Amino acid sequence: MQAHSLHQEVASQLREQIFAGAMAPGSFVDEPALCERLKISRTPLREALKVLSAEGLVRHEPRRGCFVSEVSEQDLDEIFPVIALLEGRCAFEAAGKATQADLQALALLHAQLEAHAHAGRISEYYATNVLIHEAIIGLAGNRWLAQSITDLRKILKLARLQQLHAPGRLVQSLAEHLSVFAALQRRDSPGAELAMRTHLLEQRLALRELARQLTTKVAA
Amino acid sequence: MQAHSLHQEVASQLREQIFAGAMAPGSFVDEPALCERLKISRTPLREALKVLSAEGLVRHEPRRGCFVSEVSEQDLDEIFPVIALLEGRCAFEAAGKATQADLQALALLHAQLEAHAHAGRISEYYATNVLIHEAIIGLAGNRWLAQSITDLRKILKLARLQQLHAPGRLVQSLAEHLSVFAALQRRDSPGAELAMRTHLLEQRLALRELARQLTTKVAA
DNA sequence: TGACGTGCAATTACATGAAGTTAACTGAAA
DNA sequence: TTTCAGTTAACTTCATGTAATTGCACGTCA
Repeated sequence: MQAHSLHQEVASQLREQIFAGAMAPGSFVDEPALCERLKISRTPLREALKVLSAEGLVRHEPRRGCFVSEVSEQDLDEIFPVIALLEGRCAFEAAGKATQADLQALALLHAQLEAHAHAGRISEYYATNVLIHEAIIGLAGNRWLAQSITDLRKILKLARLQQLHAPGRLVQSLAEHLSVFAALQRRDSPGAELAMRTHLLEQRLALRELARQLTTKVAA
Repeated sequence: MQAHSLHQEVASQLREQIFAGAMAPGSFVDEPALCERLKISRTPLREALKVLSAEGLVRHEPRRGCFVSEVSEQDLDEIFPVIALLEGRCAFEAAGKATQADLQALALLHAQLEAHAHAGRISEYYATNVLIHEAIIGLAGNRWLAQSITDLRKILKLARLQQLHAPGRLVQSLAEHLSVFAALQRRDSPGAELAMRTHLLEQRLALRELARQLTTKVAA
């Protein structure tokens, strides 16, 4: 027995491929070719594309086909403040709701984060970073708040292909994370909210700076 | 030439039917019967249901079928604070961005809102209320902020079937709206944000009170 | 009398076929 | 040489057929 049907499985695989960059943003989605590669028929593939379209990962032009969505700098300028707002709220709630065990688990994650930052392991740092954000979102205990964040983060994940991480950012990012965590431990809800907002808005600034450097390099 | 394809059209129709209460929350979606009624084949219907499933309006159980989503009191408790946060942010931005023409258009809408409230025209009041909210969201000029709100409001719209409006609420709601508008006119961003948040949280309280009265009535 | 197993019916899910539309390519004319 | 028109080919889209799974009901055995 399979817990979920084929089109859901296909949707997951397509998501992975899009996030991994196997399907470039803006590129056309060739249905017959994908059917061939995934060894499936057109129906489940089309149903999966409907799901991804509703998620915003692909855009659907009637009688034309599907295209992998592109994320502009303006989109990032709009998305980050919203995520900052939402995750800030999560931090606020988490500060009030976290148990001692929750805080200990978070402490462990932050120790790992610190180790990765000092060793310059960027991808491991990023992975732990994601775990911490997810943990705090979970602590807030609001299903719809989490859902909204997940939806927006999917778009961010799509944009992340186009950008590399700034190495110098790691130290600053770590400091911001520790600031959030300190507020959580103090049970300082407003402080945690503010720190989380700052963290995400700073992340946007760092990305924009990186984009600026890249474009000037290309122009030169 | 049709601007959008059949499954999109079907999705719209189903949305309307769900919002209108023609398909009760929790009820089973009979695919063959719907195909008969809408005079279409199963494929576009199934694709439309995938879209609605991604939107959260229907829930999909593999090998069982589709069911119209149910919205619990807990869901409302979770959704309203998030919408309050997001629309509060919209009000904040709108206070800074609105032109004189925008404010005049809003003034007209508020005059209509006031007239409907005093005349006790609940459905007209509700319609104008929606227009005002949409206008303020539009003034914020953030596509993703608007998208997040739209997604959440779809769920609210689904819940609204189960609840009637409290007549006494109109006067209070009107006062809150005027408070938001006054802050917008003063270009008071924090004030507008706070007023909008209050408005939405008060709306939740009113709904909960209504639900409490209904359940005690049923129990009696 | 209760519980478990088997068989049937209904429904979902996937594959394939047919049709319509769009886009691209080729040829001719200006 | 360029542009426009016509034709062709490919791709999306919708319909239908087929297979598989699930739930329910009835019968039988303990």
